[in-house]
Amino acid sequence: MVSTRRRDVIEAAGRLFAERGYHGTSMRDLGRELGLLGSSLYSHVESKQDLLVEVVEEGARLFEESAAGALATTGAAVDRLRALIDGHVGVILDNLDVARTFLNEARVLDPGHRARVLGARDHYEEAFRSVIRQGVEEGSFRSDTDPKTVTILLLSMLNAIERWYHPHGPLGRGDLVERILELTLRGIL
Amino acid sequence: MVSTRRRDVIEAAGRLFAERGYHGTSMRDLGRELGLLGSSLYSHVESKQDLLVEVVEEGARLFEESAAGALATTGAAVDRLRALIDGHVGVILDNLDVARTFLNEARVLDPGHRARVLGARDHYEEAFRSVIRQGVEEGSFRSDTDPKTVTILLLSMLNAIERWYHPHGPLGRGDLVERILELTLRGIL
DNA sequence: CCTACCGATCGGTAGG
DNA sequence: CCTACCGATCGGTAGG
Repeated sequence: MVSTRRRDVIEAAGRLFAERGYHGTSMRDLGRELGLLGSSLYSHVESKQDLLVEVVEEGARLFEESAAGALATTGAAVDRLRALIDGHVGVILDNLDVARTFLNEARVLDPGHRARVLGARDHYEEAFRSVIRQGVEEGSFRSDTDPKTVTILLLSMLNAIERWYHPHGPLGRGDLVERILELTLRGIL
Repeated sequence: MVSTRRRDVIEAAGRLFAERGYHGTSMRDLGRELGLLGSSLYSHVESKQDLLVEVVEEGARLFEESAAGALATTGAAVDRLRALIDGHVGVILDNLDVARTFLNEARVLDPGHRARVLGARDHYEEAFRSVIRQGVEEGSFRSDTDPKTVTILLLSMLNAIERWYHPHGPLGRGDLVERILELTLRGIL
């Protein structure tokens, strides 16, 4: 059983790590966020690093689950690619702080945890590569498409959403998915 | 006249800020990098913030000059867009530390400098939007192209290069420009 | 969860 | 550019 209070601490940590970065957040900052002293946090967590591990691993899990769900669908590559994109956008928009910490602060992890996260990230990217390969084999995607490069470029667009998207802006969530899919599929020519 | 030593300090600061972030770099770390004590740095710079300002403003200047050069060309929108993309890739690959610090650490700037950098960034993006608008007006780009969204997505791909590109990897610099241009123009369908 | 700390490190300064 | 510092803040602990 994980206490509610511990969950609260991890959630607030994700918020501050996302906003100011790991090194820009002190345990006293985090305590203030929760209405207690920095030293009191050690009743709930072992260390500051421990908090980062919890947040980043949650991010890794969310993305992994999203990819697994999308890959479980059968159908044309375009539809499976849409499912992957839709899932990725969903994870970011529904878990903004966790996603931002996962994307920007994983490098601060100790070597062991960092290696694990990099492995998970590579496994996640493989989901995109495999669906793009499927499209090429089906003949629905251009035959000179390089799955590796396209995956990196597509994920570049998806991951950057964290940096500019405003939930109350002109672009709805569904629009966003369609714009990215359309640019990737048809281009602007 | 700016002393060579001051240039050295700023350059080393860019390297460490890019690698570990502003808050992850101490003045003593920076001194060690240059073979002197942290306190000795204050003969060359006023403060740690001052160093960040220098690096980020240099980044802003490099991008701005690149855009100005690309906009100075006349011709079809496709060619001008290629010039913009080529310039952006060039700035990142030739000034990796400065570009990374500009892209990731500008948020740490004091409000005044941060506002200036955000303004410069918006002006830079306007170069992309205007060329895309030109393409739509020419009829060479799809009429339902939204310059604003396409610019953000394109710059997402370009800015992320800093995160994954290896100069000695399989993808040459020219290849990289062509892949991004091709995906943006034609898509993979 | 607070009180009362700890040693280490932070950005920065005075004086040479 | 170093010596010798400064006060402030850091992550973390013992004991209640």
